[in-house]
Amino acid sequence: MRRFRGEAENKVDSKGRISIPAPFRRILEEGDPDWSSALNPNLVIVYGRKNRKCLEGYSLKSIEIVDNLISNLPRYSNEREILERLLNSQSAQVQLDENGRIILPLKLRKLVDIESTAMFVGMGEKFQIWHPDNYINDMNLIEKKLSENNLEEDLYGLLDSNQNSK
Amino acid sequence: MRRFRGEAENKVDSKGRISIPAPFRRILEEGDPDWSSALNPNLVIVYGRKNRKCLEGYSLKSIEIVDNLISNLPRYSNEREILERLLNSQSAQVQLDENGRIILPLKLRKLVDIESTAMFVGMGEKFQIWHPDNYINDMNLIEKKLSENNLEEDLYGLLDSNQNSK
DNA sequence: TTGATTCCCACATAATCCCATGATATATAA
DNA sequence: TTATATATCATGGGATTATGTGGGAATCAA
Repeated sequence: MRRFRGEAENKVDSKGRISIPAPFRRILEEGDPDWSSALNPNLVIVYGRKNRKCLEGYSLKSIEIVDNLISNLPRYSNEREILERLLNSQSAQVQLDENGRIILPLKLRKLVDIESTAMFVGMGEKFQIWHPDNYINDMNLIEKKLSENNLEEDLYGLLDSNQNSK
Repeated sequence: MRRFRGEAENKVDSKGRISIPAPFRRILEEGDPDWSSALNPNLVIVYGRKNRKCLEGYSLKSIEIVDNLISNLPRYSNEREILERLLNSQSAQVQLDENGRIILPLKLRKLVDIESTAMFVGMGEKFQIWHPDNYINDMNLIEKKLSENNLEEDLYGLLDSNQNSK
């Protein structure tokens, strides 16, 4: 399955509408079982993750994988009930409009401090939506962690060694 | 799998278009699972590596090896989210046009100082795209290191021991 | 009625398609 | 061999389409 890649900063207009970056739309279309070229694709927005200053967008196929992981936990177990609560109550399925936009309700924007612009960030099987400043801070944090522990070389090294092994 | 080999300096036109060297195209075609002679191959450009003044191009097969590595890590684990961020947010999937060209967006050109020409450099399982001057400097740097410490023999010697290990 | 939401259209710019050219090969025929 | 076709490649330009964005009319809810 194609992956969400890249960054894009788009505007939130006065009605709370925002364009999904065109490359992301292609992936959402591919990941929506009911999609056809006449229709607009659906996605699921998850907003409930604690200590996360961002929203997360999933194609229907990717969120189904997560749903199935939960379904595999023992029915009525504590973990399962909590995960079901978090993932299902703190999320929404939405459909793109004719122009490739969605509406970010005020409630969600407040939750992650988004005002006039938002940053879309590809994360592979999902994507994130950030207030641009918060995103930059998060990136700096990651890079700081990496350089402190000299981890970046290890990570890219991992990448190289794996390539060599096939 | 065939490897990216050799150097080629091509022009960037006013629309940001640039020809992928023909030998590289053959490898991208081979490395794109969906490619057929009627279609144009895809590739992934990675632009986020710190301390690198170049872009890197991967075939879909090569980048998929890395992606799968990440997908096998525990979902929502710290390591996975950091890796997903580093590799996916700083990359883009693009498709060659009918003439074997891609578009290098202004953002990427700025990032590596590319203006009217760019140097393609084969690196085996990937290739790099440089501003010609920066490439020459990087090559000189390598050669200087080699001659100072008489490293070349050691490096080629490394190859023998590596073959033994896998 | 008054907000909010949804649908529809407008538009500038950027990206893409399509066709053309000259250069360099590679193959074919005399 | 020489001359002539054929193919591929790097590059350029014009026309067309897609994308991100804004705004108005219609619909709905309280």
